[in-house]
Amino acid sequence: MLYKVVDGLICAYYSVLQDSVEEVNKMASSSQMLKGVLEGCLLAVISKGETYGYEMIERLQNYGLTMVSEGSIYPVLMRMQKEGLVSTVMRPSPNGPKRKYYSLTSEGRSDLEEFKERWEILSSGVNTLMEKGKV
Amino acid sequence: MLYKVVDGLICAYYSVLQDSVEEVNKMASSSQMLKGVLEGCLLAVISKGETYGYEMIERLQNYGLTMVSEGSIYPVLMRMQKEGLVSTVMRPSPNGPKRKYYSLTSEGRSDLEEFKERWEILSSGVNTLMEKGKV
DNA sequence: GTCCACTACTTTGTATAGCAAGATAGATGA
DNA sequence: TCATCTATCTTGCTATACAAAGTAGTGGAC
Repeated sequence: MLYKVVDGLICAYYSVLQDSVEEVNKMASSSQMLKGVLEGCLLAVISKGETYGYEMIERLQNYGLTMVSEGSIYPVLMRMQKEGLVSTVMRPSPNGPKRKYYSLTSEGRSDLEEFKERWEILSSGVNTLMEKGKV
Repeated sequence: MLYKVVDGLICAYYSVLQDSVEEVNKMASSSQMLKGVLEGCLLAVISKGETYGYEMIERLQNYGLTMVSEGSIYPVLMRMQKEGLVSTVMRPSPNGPKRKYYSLTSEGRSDLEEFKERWEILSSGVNTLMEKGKV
């Protein structure tokens, strides 16, 4: 019961201290890590050089992430664009319709760094969990 | 357009060949990996010895997975129980209400093994993606 | 010259995962 | 008896991942 109250106080604290909203988001996204791996991967791929969606799928599949498909990444890319993590340019393709090239904004780059840290924590945690259980 | 047809054929193929349903599920769960890390972690924790929910949270936090909370794991545990991955026993606690102890069924053990394989693929993929990007 | 196939992006609809918040309840000590 | 700790379950929301289908430009085959 007490910790509920403490939670409440913390919430109130955060909602008053506007500056801390970032902190809250960071915590939220940290627990969201279990889901949001795809976003981090896309940031990483784009960080290696301007690309477009259709190519990213191939790239990811080359990295062994074969489960990724168009229906997954395009919505994520649009969300990232809306959040200002990437900037886009349309350019004609030599063989097909126009391509939408993505590159990271500075905000996108710092987001990628944060993601790397969180990924490091998560993956090393899960790895030790799995290894020790080899029996 | 053609690949739509091919998709259709593959779907039909699978729906006819009942034995292949497992394959479909495996593929589905493989793409679900991005989400379902928590389930794998719980399976791993339980595999190390019978425990109860409240304790699992502490265990996971010891592994650095600090983002896990009660509201997250109890629904997952119940789902796993419903799917027959774990069996449960209620036993009194020395200091508090009864505890619900979980242990893996054989199905749960094989699910854990599958999860380990998929985790290996995912994490090594993401790791190389992140490492090469260190610039 | 009109199909077909390939490249490429977008939209829609759905299932469900993760989680905060709170309800419930046994045990214990002040 | 009241507060606190342990412990589980439930409710309700948000957003993720995804399949499926829609749109559209290009080029080759016939």
